[in-house]
Amino acid sequence: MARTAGSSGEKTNKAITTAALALFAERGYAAVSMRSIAQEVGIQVGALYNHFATKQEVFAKIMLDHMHELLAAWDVAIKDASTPVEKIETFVRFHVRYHMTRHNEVFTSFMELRSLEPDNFAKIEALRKRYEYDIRDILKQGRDNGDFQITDPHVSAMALIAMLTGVTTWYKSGGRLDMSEIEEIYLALAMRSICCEQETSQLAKKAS
Amino acid sequence: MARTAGSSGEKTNKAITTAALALFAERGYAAVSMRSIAQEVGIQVGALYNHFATKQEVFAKIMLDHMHELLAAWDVAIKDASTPVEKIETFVRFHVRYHMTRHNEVFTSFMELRSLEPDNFAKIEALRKRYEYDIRDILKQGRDNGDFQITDPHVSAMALIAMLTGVTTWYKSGGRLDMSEIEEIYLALAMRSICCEQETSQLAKKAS
DNA sequence: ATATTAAATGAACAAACGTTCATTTAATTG
DNA sequence: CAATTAAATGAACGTTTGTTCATTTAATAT
Repeated sequence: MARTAGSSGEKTNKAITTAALALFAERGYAAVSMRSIAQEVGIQVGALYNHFATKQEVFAKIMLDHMHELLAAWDVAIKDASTPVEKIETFVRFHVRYHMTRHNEVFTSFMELRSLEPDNFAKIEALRKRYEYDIRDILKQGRDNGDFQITDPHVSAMALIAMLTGVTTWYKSGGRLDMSEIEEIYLALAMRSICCEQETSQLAKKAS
Repeated sequence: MARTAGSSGEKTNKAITTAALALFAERGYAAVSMRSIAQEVGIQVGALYNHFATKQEVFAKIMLDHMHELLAAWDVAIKDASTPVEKIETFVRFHVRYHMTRHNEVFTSFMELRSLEPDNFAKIEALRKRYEYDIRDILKQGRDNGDFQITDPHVSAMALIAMLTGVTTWYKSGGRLDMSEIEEIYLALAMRSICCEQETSQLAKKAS
């Protein structure tokens, strides 16, 4: 056997998804051609098909990987939080920071969901819902034990997520505020919106 | 002179923008072909070019009309509010309701801004900024007179707008909640996030 | 009625699209 | 070194794209 899989193929594979993601984030799925991806990688169009069967497969791979990584990171972040207040603070910090750090992934998964074909859409949507339901459950817990004062956990969860996700529409590194400052501002807005301002610093206290 | 402009042209013109908007909202600008627009209107592709010079012109017209209508409606809505608290309550109600009512327009203008060519983008962006700055200014006023407790009016404005705009991602008429209920839920979240819960009902009191 | 012309048709255009494939290149194994 | 084969090339394919245009249709002003 000669030239076993992964000799240079893995590198190219990664280069393709990276280039494609950057282009999808910039222009949207439909506006990105396979030729433009190939050009960005520095290979010919045909070579793409040694690694992916279709353009949709490239896209689905990116989205699926992203969702799995997001959920894996989320599981790690949330595992030490116990009270609803701790949990929601953890969520806000995690979500804002993740969305600033992984700008291309989250922006694309937010804007280009509809470009997924039904099968792929269903997979991604299921993962996205799992995340949403986690947040909704935390809000429910907090409402039930009196920590949060919210009338509708469903709408509140959607509102909270949308508010934080919005950071992707304007954040650029090197701007007026650094990530920590932005995190704190969003945390204050989020905690107050669900009415538990006085308890915001609970985790901070615990840490100190 | 025979067959003066507007005999049937105005109707077709309107039918084109309506059909195009629905398709843009559903699939995104790049994924919509001129043929699919023509089919939706019930005419041949070529006939579109009696009304618009390019696909981009159809899109720009829709976006520009939308922004002008939004700003005009906003001017009317805000003119009677005087205090920052009244103003921000007016804003929240206006924004949420407008975004539920004009779903296609606002969803498209949010998701497809990048599909505008530079000149058109600049025009739309200028109008969008005017709206954003209005909100930011209200927050500044409220912070300066002690009504709101926010650390950063810029980020707060973006967060607020994103939170409310998010309603377009999940609202469907005929759902569990009607528009008034959703408006109230978002209002409570928004007012609390900037820390003026106790004054939320000021406008309501005034009205009664 | 007739002349005028806005607006529709239907066919055509070049360019760009996703995808395929025979061929060449070059890295690895024996 | 020779054999193997993953991965790249470069040209081609059938479609679809936005746009153009000569022609036809039909509503209106005279």
